[in-house]
Amino acid sequence: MQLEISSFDALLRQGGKAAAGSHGVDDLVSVKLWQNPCWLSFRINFLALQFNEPIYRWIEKEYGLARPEFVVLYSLGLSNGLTASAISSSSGFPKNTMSRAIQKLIDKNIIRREVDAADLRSFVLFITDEGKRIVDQAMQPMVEREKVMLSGLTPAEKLMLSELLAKVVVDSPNWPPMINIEENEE
Amino acid sequence: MQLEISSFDALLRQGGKAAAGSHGVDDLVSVKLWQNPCWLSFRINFLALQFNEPIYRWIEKEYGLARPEFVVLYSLGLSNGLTASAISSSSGFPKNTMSRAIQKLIDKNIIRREVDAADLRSFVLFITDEGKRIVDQAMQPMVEREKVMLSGLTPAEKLMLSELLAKVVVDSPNWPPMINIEENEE
DNA sequence: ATCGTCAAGTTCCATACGGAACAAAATCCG
DNA sequence: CGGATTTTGTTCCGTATGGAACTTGACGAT
Repeated sequence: MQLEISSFDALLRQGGKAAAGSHGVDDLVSVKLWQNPCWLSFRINFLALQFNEPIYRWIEKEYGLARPEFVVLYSLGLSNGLTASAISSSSGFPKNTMSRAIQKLIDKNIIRREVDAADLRSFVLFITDEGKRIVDQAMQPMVEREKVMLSGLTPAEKLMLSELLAKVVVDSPNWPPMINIEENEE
Repeated sequence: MQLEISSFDALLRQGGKAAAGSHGVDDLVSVKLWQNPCWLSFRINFLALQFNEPIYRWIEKEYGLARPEFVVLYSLGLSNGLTASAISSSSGFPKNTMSRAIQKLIDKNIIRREVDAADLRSFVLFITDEGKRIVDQAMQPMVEREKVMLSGLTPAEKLMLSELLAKVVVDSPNWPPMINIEENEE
């Protein structure tokens, strides 16, 4: 049987339904999983929430750092010596939010900054020992949380998921910037 | 060659790196993609952002609906006759935010509500014709955006991604509720 | 019944957020 | 070089946000 476009779309969003009986998952979640034209965005957003909510709640409680602050810290943990705008653009937070977060982190002696000799407008940010200690500690529950979230997949499936997500991310610079659908814009 | 646990983790986050030369993707994004112990959360959050930001910006401009309002509307579009708390729990927005969103939608005649005869505390929400019209219209760019985001994958890969994400979501009720790592909580 | 507990929604309030305007420095270009 | 334009980071300010307290109704146990 040849699949038409529309039935392939239907197949897409039904992906894996057979394998997974609606085990305990909320009713509305079920609907949003299986009867949703936007299957990708729901699944992505749902999973992002399942990770972010507990993790950032815990970080706030444990270290008194709000999400934007921790994003800065985490970014510097991965790549020390970044600039504010680099962090802003890679994380999606607006730059004023980042600016405030950076100020707070400096006050708390978690990061420090130096003027960039090459560009007097911008500052280069460095993580302090205290900051390094915090990221290292916080990494544990984060990695653990991911492990839990993936525990339903086989190793091969995890690898496949990782590859597919990476492929989509890598392709993102090629996406058109969402032009207006409605062409009758006055 | 036998893989140890730690090298499998490394393999996981490197997933698909060989296939994808760092084509145009931002420097820091590259680092967060390939040198990140939390590969899952970054990729998920990044993709969620790539969908949400342009879509909700457009919806706000086009219909004057903020994100929580549209979440309510969209949920009712998928399954009419929901209750506020059902929407709240499936979307992750706190119930007071949903409450306000619902009020605004009622004022705008986009949804309407009836008291639930079975439970006098709760209201059952219904989408109006106007509301239906809006969701139907807004669906187009949303689906289109997903299509764009997936355009780098083959049909087989799309299907695989759909299945894997669904499988993880379906497994979510089994996850432990993120107990405190630090056991020395006084 | 009646008390205690729980669940649905609303309201209050301090705060974080993000758009817009801004200052300062870099860059572009004729 | 010197004026226009872009980029970096900060500040201002109205508004949305979400925690907590609250109201009302359901439910469970004795």
